Amino acid sequence: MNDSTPSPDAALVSLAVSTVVFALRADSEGESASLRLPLVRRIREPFNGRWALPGGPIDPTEGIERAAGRHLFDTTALSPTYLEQLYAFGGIDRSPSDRVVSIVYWALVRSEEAELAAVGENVRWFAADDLPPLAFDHNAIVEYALWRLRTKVEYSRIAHAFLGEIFTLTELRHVHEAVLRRALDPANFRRQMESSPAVIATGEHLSGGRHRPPRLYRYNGSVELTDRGPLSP
Amino acid sequence: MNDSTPSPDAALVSLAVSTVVFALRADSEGESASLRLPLVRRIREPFNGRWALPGGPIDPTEGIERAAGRHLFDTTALSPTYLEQLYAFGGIDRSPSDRVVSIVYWALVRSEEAELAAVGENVRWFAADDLPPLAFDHNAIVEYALWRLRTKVEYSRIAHAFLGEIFTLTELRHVHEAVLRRALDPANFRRQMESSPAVIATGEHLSGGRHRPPRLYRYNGSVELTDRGPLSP
DNA sequence: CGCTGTTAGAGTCTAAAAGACCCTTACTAG
DNA sequence: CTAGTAAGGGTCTTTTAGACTCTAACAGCG
Repeated sequence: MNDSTPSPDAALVSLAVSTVVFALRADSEGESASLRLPLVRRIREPFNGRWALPGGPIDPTEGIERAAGRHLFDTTALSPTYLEQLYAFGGIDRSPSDRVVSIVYWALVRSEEAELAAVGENVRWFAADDLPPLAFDHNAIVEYALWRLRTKVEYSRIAHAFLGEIFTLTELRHVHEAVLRRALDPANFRRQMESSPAVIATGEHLSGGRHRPPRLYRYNGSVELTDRGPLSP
Repeated sequence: MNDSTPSPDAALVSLAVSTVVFALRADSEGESASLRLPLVRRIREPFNGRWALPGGPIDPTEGIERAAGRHLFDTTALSPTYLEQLYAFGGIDRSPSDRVVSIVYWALVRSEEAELAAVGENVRWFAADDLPPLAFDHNAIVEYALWRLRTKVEYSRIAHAFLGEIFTLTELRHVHEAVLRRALDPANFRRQMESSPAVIATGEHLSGGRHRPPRLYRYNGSVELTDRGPLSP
């Protein structure tokens, strides 16, 4: 009747985690970057051979967020800079065979990090808005994760998770533009960022460029990232 | 390595649902309404005797949202007008005995509905911001649900879930005021609501009051409720 | 009947924010 | 030195939130 009432049927519902990982990667030859995500090819039924989100079962000795990170690292060698719970999917007909409840996370990785990701026969990157038919309900899950990313980038400071510690405002703007798929006015973007306490000018400049050297910024670690869930530090 | 990979350990992690239910109830004698929620007294270890959120295990034949609604109805006889997933809690030390992952929902019920709720020795209503120490991590869960409600009432149309089909703008404003715990300017509130497509004047007036008869409004069912999760209609 | 108290609801003014657009600055490449 | 280009400062307009004011429409009461 309440939490922690183990029932004999519990074993009939299996519990898994999956992660939607976004990275910003330059289109081949094209200038602008676009959102890409790594998928894993399934090597067993159901959906044998189809691409799916990285994930797997939860170990009884680890928290679910750790489980998501572990499966992600095991299959793709990625360790994201941002990881947040997305949703728990528990429809009865998600899987044609057994009953699976999936707790899905979404994550952001830096571009350099994404380069290092294991890629092979069974792991590949896909453009986030042009996916093949995936296993289970994973297409819908990616859609929802995309919606969350696009909504959240407008009011939260998550965009910096795509970048390194230090960045220019133009780089940050390019991240926003790639996520939102529209151009932003450089002057207004600058004004907004500088009025926010989340972004701090380091005082340094980036030298070596072809043009006027831009200021370098870093994120203010003491600014709370709203809505990281109830368990945030 | 992926979804639906049943492992022998799966049975060691049990899966449950719980629900944070909010209703708006008038304080005894006091004028203003306040947020209240029903809790259930635990009748077994761990936390025997403590109050906890209504919930229970997931039946393999039902979806998780249905499971939440079913447990809620079984213990409190409530059927909410609004039900949305809140978060999945899966820390390893949530329960001192076994390992439980809880998928928690939050719900809103109308005041009349709340009156009908089963109340007894083991089911009681508590003021949402003045709770006793609850079982498990349920205090933190309620805190998070309160935060979500207060955040969401500002940009979504969920407030009407506390009211009936037809309501006056003053009633709707009282709901917002109770949730946000601050007074709102009647004129500005009216302007905001009338500029939004979510609220529609019926043309009718509420007669029989002591003063100028207020207009009656209803919610526009065709307006999407944003962020009801990926599985919304 | 008209006065009064009270709530409904319209209107005004200001401050803050978002967006469109322009202009100056500072570098590199030739 | 000049041209090209991105950085970054500024202005103007539109939109929006909020504080505040004023009129409308009832019931109850003398």
